[in-house]
Amino acid sequence: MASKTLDRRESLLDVALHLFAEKGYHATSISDIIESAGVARGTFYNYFENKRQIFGRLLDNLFSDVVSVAFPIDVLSGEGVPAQVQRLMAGFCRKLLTNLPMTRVLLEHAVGLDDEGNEQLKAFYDRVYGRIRKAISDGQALGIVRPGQPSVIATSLLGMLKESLYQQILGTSRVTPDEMVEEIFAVATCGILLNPPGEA
Amino acid sequence: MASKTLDRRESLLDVALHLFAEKGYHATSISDIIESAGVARGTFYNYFENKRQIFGRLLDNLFSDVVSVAFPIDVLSGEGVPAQVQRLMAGFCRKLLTNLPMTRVLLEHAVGLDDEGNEQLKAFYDRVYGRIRKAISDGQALGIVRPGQPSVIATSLLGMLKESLYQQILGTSRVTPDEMVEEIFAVATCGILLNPPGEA
Amino acid sequence: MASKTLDRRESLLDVALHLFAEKGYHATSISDIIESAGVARGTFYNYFENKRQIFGRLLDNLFSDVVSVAFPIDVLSGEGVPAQVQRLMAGFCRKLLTNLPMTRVLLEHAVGLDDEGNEQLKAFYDRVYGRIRKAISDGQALGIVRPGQPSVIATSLLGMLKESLYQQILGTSRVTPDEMVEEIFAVATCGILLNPPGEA
Amino acid sequence: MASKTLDRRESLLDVALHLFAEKGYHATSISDIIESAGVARGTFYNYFENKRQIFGRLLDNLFSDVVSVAFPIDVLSGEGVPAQVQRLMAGFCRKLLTNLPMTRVLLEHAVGLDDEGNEQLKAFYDRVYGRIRKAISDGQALGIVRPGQPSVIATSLLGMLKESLYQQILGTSRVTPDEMVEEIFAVATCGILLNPPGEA
DNA sequence: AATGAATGAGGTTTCATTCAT
DNA sequence: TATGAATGAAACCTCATTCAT
Repeated sequence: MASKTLDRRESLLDVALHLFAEKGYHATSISDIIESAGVARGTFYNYFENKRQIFGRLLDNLFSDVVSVAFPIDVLSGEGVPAQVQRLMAGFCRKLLTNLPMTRVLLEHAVGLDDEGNEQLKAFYDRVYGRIRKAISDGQALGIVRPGQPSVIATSLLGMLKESLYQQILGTSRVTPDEMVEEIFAVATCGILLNPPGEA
Repeated sequence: MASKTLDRRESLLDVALHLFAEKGYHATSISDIIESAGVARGTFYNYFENKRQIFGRLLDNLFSDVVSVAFPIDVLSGEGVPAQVQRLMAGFCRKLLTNLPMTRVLLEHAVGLDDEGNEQLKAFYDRVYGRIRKAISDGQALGIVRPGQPSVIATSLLGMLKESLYQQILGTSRVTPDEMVEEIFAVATCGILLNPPGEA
Repeated sequence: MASKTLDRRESLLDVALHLFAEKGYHATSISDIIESAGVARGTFYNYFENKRQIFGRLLDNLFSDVVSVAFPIDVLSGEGVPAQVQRLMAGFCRKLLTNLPMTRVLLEHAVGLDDEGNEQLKAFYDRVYGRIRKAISDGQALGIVRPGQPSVIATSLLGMLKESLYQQILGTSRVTPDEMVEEIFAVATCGILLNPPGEA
Repeated sequence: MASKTLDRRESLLDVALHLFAEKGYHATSISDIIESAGVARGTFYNYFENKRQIFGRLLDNLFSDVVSVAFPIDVLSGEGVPAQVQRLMAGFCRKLLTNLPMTRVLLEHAVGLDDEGNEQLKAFYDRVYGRIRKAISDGQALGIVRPGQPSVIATSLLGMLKESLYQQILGTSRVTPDEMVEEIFAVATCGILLNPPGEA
């Protein structure tokens, strides 16, 4: 019974994910959700207070899900820090490219939805950026990463990834995840110039 | 007389820009727009067919406006290609950071609005990416830019900028445009590693 | 429960009949309907897709209702065919004159409403005329009815009835249904001339 | 100049006739009319007070136009009264079948429009029926027409014609005007029975 | 007389949410 | 818990009419 209840909630969230991803928040009606879920109208309101709430909960789930692929960089590991970072980025990309509804909700439909949604996004990015900045600071301390404002470096890195994913959603770009990550990583590590102004 | 008419349309577009930026497309009603513009309901429909259309027109204007700050890179100029690129990026950032409503509409509210909006965005990004890719290819031919898929490099570059601007909108980051561009440019040109893997 | 639901739909149709009859299709607003029915706005749209649809459904009902008074002429009956026909005509007239809203909708407000309405009317009249023509053909075969195009004869017969009803609606004429039918029947059967050109 | 003004008014009435005939009163907008007439919006209101008025004026014109084909029956003429009546009916039918927009407005769109329109129609029919009733009374006095209520006989006669015309508009019937009139006249004069009950 | 931009009342329809069963 | 009929605020859009030029 408890599990049945759980199933209902999960089922509604799952259905909502796909609908929101496909049509966006506003174009998705409660009717769409309950029809897809095979549930009565009133039942929906037994599990969620309102339409906005199920979107919020869904977003929370997606955030957790994305963050869950992260792993701590181990400086002492034989793999090498850059390789670990590349593996991390590849993990995110694989996650998001194999779960496109998730990606569409995160990159398209959660953006600018309302103040509450912006807060949620901000909180999420704060967490993510906190980790990245920490990694960069550590890298700088270890002499691996060039000096510079960690926050801007972090934004640059994440921006590369997000934009690549977004262009894939828009259908502009068609690259395999691994190709994508490899190239991005190359730009991120070495930059785009053949002969950088240099420290000579 | 002609100018009065022009003013009405412009005035509606201007008012719409600010409202859409502030509240988003869906939360902005025709009533909001006509109240802010001090215009009767019917007048709105003399200038635009419906709410969706004014948003589309507005988007077109913003696209033109953004693109208008671009200038062609002159390889023969004494300024040097990288410096010109940095100037270009700075131009975009200044444009967008001094016109935040525009930025919010472009980065928040036009994203994932509907299929038509996505097409519009795609067309815009196709143009932008075309130019950037061309610049990168040229740079590679000139031996300035490292080899690599121009499209991914282009995406990375634009992604850095867009994400930086977006984080400023979210209020996560507070950096001056020039600082921002300088750091981004550093990452873009040299990468983030102190000692890149090298070309050995 | 089922009956309650049924009641709502019926109630809306009933209220709509009277309003449409009184004011016509265009002058009757949804607000008029729901106020008269004592129902919320949304409730209307639970039962009908839009204003045009309830009118269409109403028309269907009226058609069935009118047609339901028809009965097949029995040639072998002792009553005699002409008497049966007169009884049939009297049935229609009584139906329509004791249900004036129905008559007004059929003869005033469904006429020329739009293409869809014209199709509906045409289909109705096709059915009705089919029956009348059949009766006339049969009558001709039996040697009761004079030769002549059944379709024109049918039109003449129905036209007499319709115009009489319509003039009653307009308030031009005040005759009892039975008087009316008797006179019409006389004209229909014998014509208006005292000494017809004749078969002498 | 006076003639130009006249032309404008005529032109608007003419355009309105065709539009009202095609689409009906409500589906025809002032925009439709002024576009078709090639006239500015304000100009329309220089010639007519409002939309309802132009329809009323148009209706008046149509009434006059229809009535104008009537001619007085001459009892002393060598042609014979029945022949004259048939010629009268044929005149009406030809008029209406060669001017279908007129017919559609009269039979479809003026019907049940509003109270004012009904009054106008009633007044028109009162005039028409007055003449027909007079003719019938005269015919009865002359021993040509069978006894019976002139009003019902008149209604029957006009009903036959109107319904025939209406079915032609609906597209149900395809007969030439002369065929039509001949058959109707036959029914009207002799009735539909081969052996009328007789006066025994 | 001619113009056409401006008006705003009024209509239709949608859809998130409630609540009695 | 599950149901789904009922609700009504709120949105969009139309179009006859006005009036300053």
